[in-house]
Amino acid sequence: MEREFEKGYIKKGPWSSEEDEVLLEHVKKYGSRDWSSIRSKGLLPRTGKSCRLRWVNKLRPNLKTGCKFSAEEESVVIELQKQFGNKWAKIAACLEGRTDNDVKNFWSSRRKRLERTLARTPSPPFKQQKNKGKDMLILNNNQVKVEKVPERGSNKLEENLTYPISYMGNKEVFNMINLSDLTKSNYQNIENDLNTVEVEVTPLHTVPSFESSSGYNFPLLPESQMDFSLFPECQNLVQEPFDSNFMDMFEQEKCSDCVWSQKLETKLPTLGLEGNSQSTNSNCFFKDFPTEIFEYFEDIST
DNA sequence: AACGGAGTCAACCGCATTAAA
DNA sequence: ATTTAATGCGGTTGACTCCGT
Repeated sequence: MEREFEKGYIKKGPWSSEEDEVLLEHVKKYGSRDWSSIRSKGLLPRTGKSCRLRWVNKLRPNLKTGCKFSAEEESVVIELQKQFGNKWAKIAACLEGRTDNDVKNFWSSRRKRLERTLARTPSPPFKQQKNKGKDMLILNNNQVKVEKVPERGSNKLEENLTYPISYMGNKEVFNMINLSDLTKSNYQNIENDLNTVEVEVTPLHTVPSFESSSGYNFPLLPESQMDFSLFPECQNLVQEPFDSNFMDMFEQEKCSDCVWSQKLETKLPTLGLEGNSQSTNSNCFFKDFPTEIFEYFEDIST
């Protein structure tokens, strides 16, 4: 206890009610600022950062402490996360009585649940419907070949040209795009520089995926195996039946459940290409696939 | 009753940004 | 204009509780 009054001592860990009182008193007198002065005045052996955090997350008035996120709050978080990414403070600002920490905790436990759901039922991803995507081929050099793209307005991609892929999909829900949904409006600067063009797709037909902690977007289970009560926002997006034999396209033994689980453990599914352990992130799904994988897609669309 | 897995929550850390000197 | 301190934010961790076996 005497330690608390030693010079240079900084207390960490849980806050006592006495400390809370001191902090509240300070805020009452001086407002929610000058956090560092709490320590320099010898009021508490806590850093300014620690004091601010305690205030923001626990002592601030009108906080909804101890009550779970309502269904409405959940859908707001899901929607805003899709929109802004992991900008928890920004998202929390739209929810009365919730802190960025609350939102962050909500999201990460939701994500953990999602990852566990997948890990519990090892299952391969699924291939695109064979009758889909005939308008484009994904080539084995990270390029797409546009054979026919539906017209929307005056924008129409030239047919029988190849375009490089640098980015496809979006962060939250993504995969196995129905390529006929592409329009020129999704291509930016396509006339300018074919080497740097960004391909951005808003797929109408999607398969839910999750982003592992490594940032890798990974397809989820066929809907028959998914518990959509946990991920309601995914349910609407699944419009097509899945082909659960997708993995047959890859070498069976390397993609066994066992290996699949290992991939999850290592956070980096290599899809049977063990030597290739490049890192990847959610913004470059196809780009960071080993190029060999694209050979399989050629078959599908022909 | 003991144990382990899952879920929740509070608080820390490092880095980025902003404000003050 | 530069440096330093304070603040803000996102990622992570560990303690705790709950629940099923």
